[in-house]
Amino acid sequence: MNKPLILTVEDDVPVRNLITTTLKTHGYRILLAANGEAAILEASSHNPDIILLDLGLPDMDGVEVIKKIRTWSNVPIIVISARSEDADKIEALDSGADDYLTKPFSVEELLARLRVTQRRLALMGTEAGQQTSVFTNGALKIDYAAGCVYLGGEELHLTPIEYKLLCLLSQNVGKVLTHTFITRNIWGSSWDNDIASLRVFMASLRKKLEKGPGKYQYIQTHIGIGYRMLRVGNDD
Amino acid sequence: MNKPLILTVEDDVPVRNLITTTLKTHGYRILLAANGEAAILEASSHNPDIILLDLGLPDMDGVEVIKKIRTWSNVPIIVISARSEDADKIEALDSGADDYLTKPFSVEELLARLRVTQRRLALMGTEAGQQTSVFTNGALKIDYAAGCVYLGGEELHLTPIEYKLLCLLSQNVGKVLTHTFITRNIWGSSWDNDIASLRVFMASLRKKLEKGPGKYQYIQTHIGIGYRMLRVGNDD
DNA sequence: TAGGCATCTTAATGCTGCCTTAATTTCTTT
DNA sequence: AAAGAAATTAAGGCAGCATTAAGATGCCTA
Repeated sequence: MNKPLILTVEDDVPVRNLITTTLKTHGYRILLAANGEAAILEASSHNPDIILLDLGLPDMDGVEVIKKIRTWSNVPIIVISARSEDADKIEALDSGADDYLTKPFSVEELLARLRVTQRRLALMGTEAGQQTSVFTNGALKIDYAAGCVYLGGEELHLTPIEYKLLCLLSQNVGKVLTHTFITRNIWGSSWDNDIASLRVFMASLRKKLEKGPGKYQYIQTHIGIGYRMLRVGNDD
Repeated sequence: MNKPLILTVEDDVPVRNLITTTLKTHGYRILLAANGEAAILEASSHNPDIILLDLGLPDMDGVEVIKKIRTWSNVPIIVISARSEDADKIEALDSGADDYLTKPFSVEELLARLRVTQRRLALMGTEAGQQTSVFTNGALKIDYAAGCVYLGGEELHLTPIEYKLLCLLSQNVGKVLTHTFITRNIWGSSWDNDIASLRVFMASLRKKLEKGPGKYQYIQTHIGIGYRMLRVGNDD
């Protein structure tokens, strides 16, 4: 996950400043809202990762804000409130809040609770999203997550540079990639002119990937320009 | 979801009775454990939907129970504790707890927090954290709950780091794990560049796990990248 | 408190395999 | 047919790896 975006809903300026500076120094991005209406607007327009909501807002009941947001979003909502009675907590939690902190709260605890929420988001992401991140092209299969390459069921053993090269080509199927584009992506932007090495790696990659010398179905060479991976049929 | 199964870990009898009767009248099914060891055993054998954990256990630190369970499961853990200091909360939450209630707590609040957890479980789809606590791969068997490793019936004695290393690899079977990924997971993100140590531990782990030098069927090395555990056949 | 055991760390050695360069062959274009 | 571009092959150097051993640290026991 990138830097998580947190919507902070708080009208009390000192508390708000404390929260925002703390969160910023811990690598979060911040959105601000000082009342319920603004909170709903921000939440709907910017899709924050987590919402930090003070229940004591000037314009409307915080619980109403929760209910409103819950009509379209399951974003985690952590409530901060001055009221510590059970009835308040229960109402907020049952209305859709995920956690409830009572003022005065410790900044460290808030950070810990945020980490818990993030951890859970990460879990949901990997399981719900089921990011297979597998590339298939004819008999060729690349599992980016596992770092493995298969050709017709058999696993190919590629050296690091060969693997990078193949990834680069596969992620731009159909596009012609220039020599310098490839070398810069593999080596960094310093070398530039070492097309000779590139040719050697291309040869060894093709040796493992293609059927015979001269019969290239996956990687095509464009003279004077560079290379390109082709989409191939489903044959094996 | 059917009636949720809740593992209650509490050694204080009156509190335990209060909780169990309350939960039962609210439609939950209950598992009980009065100490850490029993808790781990129950958690690993019955796959509860939620765990209610009192940190003050007679036999071991509650945080250790959390860490142990987290080695194989993502089941929601709600902590109940008499200690209300920030440091305790943070330690528990960062160790893998999902929520933290301080005694004396209101039964109503506990029920509300349980409802929040259930709501979230329903969101995540069924059985989010359900993993077996025993990993098998060929002749290799790892019992995460017990912390034991077997190779063809024989128990292996692994040092803590060797064990962590093996767990990390086994939980990502088939994936290539980079050096830095491994070192960060084992030592934390501070060291980073100590690949030398990693190699030594890998050697000693292989010495215990693999047949002979050079004949590696479980752990494969990817030069310039890292290591990976392979799925092996059932033969031995 | 001191000694011993187990584990961790660091350093050193030999070795495998990857990268690079260069030279030769094949292909393409004019 | 000749020249340039690309493919291929081979060989030397070197980075990364496995393995061993010795020193450092911490923990348990007597």
